[in-house]
Amino acid sequence: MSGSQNTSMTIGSLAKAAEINVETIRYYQRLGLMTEPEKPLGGIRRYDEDALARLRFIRRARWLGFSLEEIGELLKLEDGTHCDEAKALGERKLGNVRDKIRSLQQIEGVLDQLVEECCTQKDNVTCPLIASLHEGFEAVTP
Amino acid sequence: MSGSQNTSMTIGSLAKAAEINVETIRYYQRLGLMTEPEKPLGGIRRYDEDALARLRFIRRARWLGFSLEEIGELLKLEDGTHCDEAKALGERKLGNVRDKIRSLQQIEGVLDQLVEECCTQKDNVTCPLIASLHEGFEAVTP
DNA sequence: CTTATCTCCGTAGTCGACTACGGAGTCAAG
DNA sequence: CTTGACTCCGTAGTCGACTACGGAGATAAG
Repeated sequence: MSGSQNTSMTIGSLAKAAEINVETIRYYQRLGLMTEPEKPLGGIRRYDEDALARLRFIRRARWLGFSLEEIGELLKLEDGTHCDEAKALGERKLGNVRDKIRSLQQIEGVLDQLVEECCTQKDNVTCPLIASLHEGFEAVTP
Repeated sequence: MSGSQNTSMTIGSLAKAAEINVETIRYYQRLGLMTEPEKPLGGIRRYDEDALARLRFIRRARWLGFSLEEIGELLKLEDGTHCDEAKALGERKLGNVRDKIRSLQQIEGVLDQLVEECCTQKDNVTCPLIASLHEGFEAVTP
């Protein structure tokens, strides 16, 4: 919705915009995560905002520990897969994502407490990180 | 705090308990993520619950997309690093974790909506995944 | 028209994180 | 005291995810 003029980039400017190596984009194309746009008669391919959004999504998802294969599945959800199939997949992925959130929140809690208490306590040499981990850490999936 | 009898395992049973390959444990030891316990005079090393908790933590953190190097830093927080140093590190890591949580929550929201709406809408062929991504996805770090 | 800077595409190399191998030593059960 | 399963330890191989290379063609600026 917001104003964008530069629909249509070369792979180079796309790479710069997404902060991803050109070679990596080409690698993703080979894997089928990105589609190669048509090449105009021995010319140079052009990319649009969708390609950019997709790349950013991939980058973010990688950062969150999803494999390229899993990311492929996530992306299939927005490409016209058959609906019920997509729904099932989406639900699985959603569970996955929620597990990760829960795990991260546990780590967050522990870290937060750690930072709080860190310099307050003097006698307890071992910080309470692992101790806390013992308790709350059997619940979630990995 | 809870009752545990089997303090003292061999590397094999430790591996089984943590659901991690023996070789992987040895690899972590080489990297310094796990310490090798003393070997009793040409005998066999023994591991305790702490080692197990540590391994589980590593596994979980890996699953959440942290590199072994980052995990090393997280673990340093509970080994007696100097406090202010640890605190700074902890705060950085905390920010990191919170970014991940936020990212995952965005994905969660999008996936959730997707699953909801998936079979309801008929005319809109492209599911709203990427569309939503466009909007909310500039905020967080990766 | 030239020159610099891309793009294209295939192939090869790197890096992090494992995973396997193999031979010598250890231990527990029978 | 043997046998089978396991440990120890060094080295080597694999796999996923990039990253680099190099030569031929395209395009834009001067």
